[in-house]
Amino acid sequence: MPAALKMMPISALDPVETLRRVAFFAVLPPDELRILASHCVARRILKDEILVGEGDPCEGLFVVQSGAIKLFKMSENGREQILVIERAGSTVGELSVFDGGNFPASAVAVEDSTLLFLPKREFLELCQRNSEVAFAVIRSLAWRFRYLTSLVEELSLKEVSHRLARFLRDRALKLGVRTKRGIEFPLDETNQEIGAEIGTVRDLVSRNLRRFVDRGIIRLERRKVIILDMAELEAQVSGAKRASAG
Amino acid sequence: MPAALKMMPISALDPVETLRRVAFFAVLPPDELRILASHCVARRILKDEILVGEGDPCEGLFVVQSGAIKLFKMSENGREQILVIERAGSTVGELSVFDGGNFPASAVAVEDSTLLFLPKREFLELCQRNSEVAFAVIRSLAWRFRYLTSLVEELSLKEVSHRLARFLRDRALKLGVRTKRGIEFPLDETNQEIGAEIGTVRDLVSRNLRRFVDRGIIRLERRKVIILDMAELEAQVSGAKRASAG
DNA sequence: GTAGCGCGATGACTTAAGTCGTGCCTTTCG
DNA sequence: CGAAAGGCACGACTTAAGTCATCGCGCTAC
Repeated sequence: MPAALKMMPISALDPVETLRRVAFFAVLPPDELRILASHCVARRILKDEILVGEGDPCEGLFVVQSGAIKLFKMSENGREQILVIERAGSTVGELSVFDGGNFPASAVAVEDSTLLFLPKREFLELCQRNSEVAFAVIRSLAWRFRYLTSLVEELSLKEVSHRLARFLRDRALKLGVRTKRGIEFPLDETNQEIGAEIGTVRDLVSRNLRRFVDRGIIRLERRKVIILDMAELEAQVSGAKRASAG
Repeated sequence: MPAALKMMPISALDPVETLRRVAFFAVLPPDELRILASHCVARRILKDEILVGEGDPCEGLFVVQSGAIKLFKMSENGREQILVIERAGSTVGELSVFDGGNFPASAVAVEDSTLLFLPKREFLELCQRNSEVAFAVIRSLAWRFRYLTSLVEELSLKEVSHRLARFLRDRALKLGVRTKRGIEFPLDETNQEIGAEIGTVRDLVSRNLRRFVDRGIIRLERRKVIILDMAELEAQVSGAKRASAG
């Protein structure tokens, strides 16, 4: 798809508004936000374009204004593991800004996106001046930390089918709408992308989705999922690695 | 071993000295440290005793004074994944103190240990008062974050043998001494524990260690490892999941 | 229209990972 | 000293995970 042609009204991309949506800038008064915005550089990035590579030095913080940026690790074989996908209101790189290290993972746009770049210096200065912001940054790091912890738990202690069940449930909770047929939600990513998120390959995603269909847990349509038996899906989520097969 | 009987001189466990060893308290002047220490409660905990359970509410920060505390997740089947092992100078629980949530993992002593408990209120107050401390806390969170990220990478993209190789290399770098036979270091944990650290079961640790021995990469003695071919071990570390078998 | 391409589906196969049972060795303790 | 426990070794087996090749659909481009 010629993504570059999908123009959006510039007026909708007010930098100050974008910054206000970030958890740790939300506390700032309007004039502080304006000053902050004046230090930002807008950047547009197309789908599949690289924002930063793993190991790149970090010069500042990226704020996602629109679109979506995936952070991931990649093996030599080309297999990838997505750590997180950041959308509007989230940021990329604050970790490296603080500890002065390089980026621990690569970042690529999964949709056409717009970003604001805030240089290291300004961000750090703000955190030093305003302890409320510093605290909010810590809280946001804590959130990610919990997420990564549960990812480790899943990868180590759960099977592919359980991880896929969790993925579907999370989607259902976030995007699902109750209809007479069940809980419906769109599923736009390819099996490949789902695999990269839950830590496996596209084949296994396909096979396990089919297994769920066969067991009457879900139904698949064009690019849509309908959850028929949420209770059973939840049961799948909490499963663990073999032993005591039930 | 009747661990409780291994007494150590109380004088060696000066709270102020303990706090000074913590990265984010090191910057404080002696009198501040003394005040901080006066708010701390000492706690002794034996090997295999539980410090906190996953999901427990967090009332404050634990500073490890001596011994070692493992943070881990456990599956229903009893299989465990260690997230990190904290030793003297490290802390447990600062994440939960900041975001007000419960403990994301369980904590158990792997050796007889002594701790200082610093109530939530005092720690948060200090961070608010002293932005230098707050920054140091963020840096320390960043360090853990990078570690967790690489753990995810390993679990998702690498095989057991590569994870074990990495484990051995890290030990060699930290504890190894050059001798005429190679790089030697003690290996006190059981295969079970090693498995929990690198994300597998004891059988596979045993099998893969043997494979390294057969290939002349390492040698095993009583509770000791001798690395014979460090280059080959390093090569193993950077391997990825199958494909292009060489 | 149709040729090409990306993606999903699927069956057959390979292999790493994990399970199980047994036997041995070392350490601990009565 | 001898028994019991805990941990290691190892061979045989099972299974989830991953690989490979093929087919077919639906979209896009020319």
